[in-house]
Amino acid sequence: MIATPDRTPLPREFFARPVLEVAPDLLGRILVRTTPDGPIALRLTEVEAYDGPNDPGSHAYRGRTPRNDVMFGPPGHVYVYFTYGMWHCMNLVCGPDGTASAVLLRAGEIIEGAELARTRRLSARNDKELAKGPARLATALDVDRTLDGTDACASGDTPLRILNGTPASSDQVRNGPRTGVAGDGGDGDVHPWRFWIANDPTVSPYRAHVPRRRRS
DNA sequence: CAGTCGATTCACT
DNA sequence: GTGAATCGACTGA
Repeated sequence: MIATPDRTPLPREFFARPVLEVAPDLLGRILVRTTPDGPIALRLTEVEAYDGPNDPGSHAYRGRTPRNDVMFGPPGHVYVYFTYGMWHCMNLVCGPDGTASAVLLRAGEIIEGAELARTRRLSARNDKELAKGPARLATALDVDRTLDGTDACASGDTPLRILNGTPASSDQVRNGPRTGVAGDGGDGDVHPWRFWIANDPTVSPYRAHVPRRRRS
C-alpha cells in the first residue's frame, strides 16, 4: 500500500541548507505548477547540484549578471534560463542569501494534470517521457523566463509551489557525474552531483558533454 | 561588435 | 549514432 504524499509546503529553511544536502533531499518531493487551465503536479526523480561561484559548471561561476541574478538571492526562489535558442530549464535556489547555488530539476513523474502536460509535449511517445529531461520538464510544466524569480515558498497564490511529498529513502538515491556539463570531466574534477531515484523510468539518460561543432 | 557556444531535444540514418 | 535547430548571453578585441 502506497502512502498518500504529504502536501505540506516545504519551508524556506529547507532550501537554506548547503546545496549538496538539499539536492538529494529533493527527490520524491512534489512540484505543483498552477496554470490558468489547472494544476500540474510532478514528483521529482532526478536533479543536479550547482555550487555557486566556486563551481566551473555553474552559471554563477563568472559572477552576477542580469540572467543569473536570482541565483544570488534568497533560497526557495526559481531560477529559469533559456538555452539552445529554444528551451527553458528550471532551478531552485539553495543556500543562504548570496550563495548563488541552485539545483537543476532534470526529470520527474507527472502525477496530476497529465492531460495538460501532454498538450505541451506532443512529441512525447508516452507519459514517462513528459518530463524526462530538464527542458522537457520545463515545457511540460509551462515554465519560461516569465517565472524567473518566483518564490516557490510563498503562501497564497503562486504559480509554483513545492510540497513535502514522499522523500526518497537514502538507499534508493543514486549519484554520478552531471549531464552535459562542460566544467566536469577533462582536466577538471568530475563532480558526482547528479542525483536520481534508482530504477525510476522517468530518469533521463546520461550524456557526457560534447562541444558543438562550428556551423558552416 | 562579431564570434562562439550552451546545465538540450528531435528527426533521421 | 549523427547533425540540425535557433537565439541570446557572454567574451574579447
